Amino acid sequence: MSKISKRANISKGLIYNYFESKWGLINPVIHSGLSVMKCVFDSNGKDEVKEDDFEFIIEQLFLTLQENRHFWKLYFSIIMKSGIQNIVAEPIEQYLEPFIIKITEYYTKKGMKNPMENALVFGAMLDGISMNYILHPEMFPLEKIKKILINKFK
Amino acid sequence: MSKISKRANISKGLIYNYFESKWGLINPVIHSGLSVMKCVFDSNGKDEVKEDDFEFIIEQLFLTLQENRHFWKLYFSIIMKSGIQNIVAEPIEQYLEPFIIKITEYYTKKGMKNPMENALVFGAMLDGISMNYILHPEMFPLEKIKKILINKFK
Amino acid sequence: MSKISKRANISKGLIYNYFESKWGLINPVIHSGLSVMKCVFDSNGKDEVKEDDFEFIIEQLFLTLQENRHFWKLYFSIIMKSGIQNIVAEPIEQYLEPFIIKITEYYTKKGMKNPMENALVFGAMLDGISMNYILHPEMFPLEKIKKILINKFK
Amino acid sequence: MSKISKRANISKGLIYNYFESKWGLINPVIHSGLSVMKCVFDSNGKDEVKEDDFEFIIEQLFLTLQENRHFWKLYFSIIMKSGIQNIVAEPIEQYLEPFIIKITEYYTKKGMKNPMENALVFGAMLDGISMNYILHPEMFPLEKIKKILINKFK
DNA sequence: TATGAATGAGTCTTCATTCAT
DNA sequence: CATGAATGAAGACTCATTCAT
Repeated sequence: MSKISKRANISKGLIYNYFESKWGLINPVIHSGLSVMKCVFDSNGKDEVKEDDFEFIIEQLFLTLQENRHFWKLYFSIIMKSGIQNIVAEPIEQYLEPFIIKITEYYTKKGMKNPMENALVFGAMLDGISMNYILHPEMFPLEKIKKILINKFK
Repeated sequence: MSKISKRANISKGLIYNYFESKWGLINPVIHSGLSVMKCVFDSNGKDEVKEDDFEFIIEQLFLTLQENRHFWKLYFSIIMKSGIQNIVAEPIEQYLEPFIIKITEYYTKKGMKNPMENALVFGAMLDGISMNYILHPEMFPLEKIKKILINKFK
Repeated sequence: MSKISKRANISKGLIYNYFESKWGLINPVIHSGLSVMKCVFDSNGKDEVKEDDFEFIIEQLFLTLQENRHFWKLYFSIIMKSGIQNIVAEPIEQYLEPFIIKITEYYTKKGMKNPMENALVFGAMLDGISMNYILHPEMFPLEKIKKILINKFK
Repeated sequence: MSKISKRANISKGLIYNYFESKWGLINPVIHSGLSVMKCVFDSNGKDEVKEDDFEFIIEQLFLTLQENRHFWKLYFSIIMKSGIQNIVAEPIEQYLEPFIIKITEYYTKKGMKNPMENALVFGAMLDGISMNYILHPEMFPLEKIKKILINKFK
C-alpha cells in the first residue's frame, strides 16, 4: 500500500478513503480483468457461438493481452500470488463457466464426441496460452498461433 | 515458516536444523516437481519423440498428477505464490525447454508448418491442463482427455 | 530495537520510519561521536599543534565527555558491543589518524626522539583516560589530570 | 555455543556437562585474563613497587599481550561485547584496584603531587595501550614504547 | 560421559491499517 | 478531502539451553 500510494502521489491514508482494505483495492482489478475476459469470450454478442466467432474470440484474446500487457502482468501476478485455490478460484469460475458452457453447446451442435471435455480442454489451453504469452509474447506470433488454434479447436 | 512448523507439530527452530532457509525448504520441492515432470516428458527414454510416445507422455502426465495430488497442489501453489516471473521462471524454462525442442523436431519431421509454434501451443496447453486438472480432476477424465489431446496434437 | 522502542515509548515499527535499519540508527551515533571528537582534537583551528593547544585539547576532551556523559556512555557501549575490530575500527581510524599525524609533527618539531611512537602513546592514553573517565568521572578531577597530562605529554 | 562445540569437536550438550551456561564458560576466560594481568602487575612478587619494577611491569605487559595475541583478542572482545559497564566492570576493578593502590603508594613515596591521580592516569594509559596494541601490534614497538612509558611514568 | 534433535524466546524487519490533525 | 506519524501483528531467522537416548 505504501508503494502504491507513492506511485500514485497520494498519501497512504487517502487510499483508505476510497478502498476498504488492500483486498478491496485489488479485488476490482481481478474482477475488471475477468470482466474484460468475459467480454472477449462474449464478444460476438450472441448467446450462441458460431464457427466464425472462433477466429474472432482468439484474435480478441490476443489483442486484449497485447494492448495492455502491464495490466495483464499485474492481473496474473495477483491471481498467482493469492494462490489460485483460495479466494480467487471461485470468481474466476463464475465468470468463465458460461463460456465453457457456450463452447460445449457449440461442440455439441457440431456433433462432436465428448463436447464438454473438448470445451474444457479448449479453456485450459487458453489459460496456458495466456500465461505463456504474457511471459514471452515474442514467442507467440498472433497470426501463426491463431491459425494453429483455429485449426485444432474450431 | 511458523505455519509449517505448527502444521508439522514441531518448533520453528527445528526446521532450520534441516533446511538452511525458507527458500532452502521450498526450492527442492520445485526442483523435485520439475524433475518428475522432466521424467514424464522424457519417459519414452529416447532422444526422439515418435508417434506412439505422444499417448504415453500424456498418460504419464495425468497419472503423475493423479497419484500425488497433494504434492502437485503444493507445487503449483508455491510456483504461483513466488510469482512465476521471478526466481522460478528460469529453472522451469531450463527444465522444459528441451521438451519443447523435441516436440518441435517431431513436428518438423511430420512436415507440419510452423513446428515451433505448434510445440509451444502444445506446451502451453499442457500447462493449462495441468493446472486445471489439479483444481478439478473430476472434470478431466483421463481417457477422454487423452483421446482429445492425441487427436489434436499428435 | 525492541528495547529501544520500549524505552522510547514508541512502537517498534515507528523507528523504521526514521531509520532504515538498526545499523542506520547506530551508525550516526558513532559518526556523530567521532565528529565531535575530531572537533575536539581540531579545536585549535589551525593545521599545526602548538604548545598552548595541548592544554586546550585536553581540557576540551574532558569538557566534552563531562557535558554529555549519557551520550558518551552510549557511544562507548556501542563501539564496544560492535566489537571494535569489525565495522567500527575503520571509521575510527579514519577520523583519528589526522590527529595522530599532527601530534607526530608537533613532537618532531620539538626535536623529540621517536615522535610517532610518542604520538601513539598519547593517543592510546587519551583512549584509556576517556573510557575510564566515563565509568568513574569522580576519580578523574579535571584540573589535576590536566596538569598531569600536560606535564607528561606537552 | 554451537560454533564453540564444533570448533572443539564435541557436542553442544557436552559443554553443558562442564559449564552451567554460556556465561559460566566465558566468565573463567575473563577471570583468567584478569589473573594473568594481576600477575603481571604483581610480577615483582613484592608488596611494594620499586623504581626498577616499572620497567619490568611494562615489559611483562607487552610480553604477555604478545605471546598470546589470540587469547587477548578474545579477552578484549568478550569484555567489550559484554559492555564493560555491566557485569564485567566490577571484577575488573577488584583485580586491578590493588595495583592502582600500589602505584599510588609508589608515587607517594617519590613525593609526587597527586599520587592517586597519577596512578589512575598510568592505569588508564596501560588500558589504552593494551587495546591499541592488540589491534595494531606493529605500531607499538616494544623497546621504544617501553622507554617512552618509563620516561613518563617512572 | 556424550550426543544432537528439539525447543522457544528472542532478533531485526515489514506492512496493512488507523487516527489525530 | 488529505496527510503521514504511529501501531502491532506477523515475517524469517538465531541461538542458548534442555533432554531422551
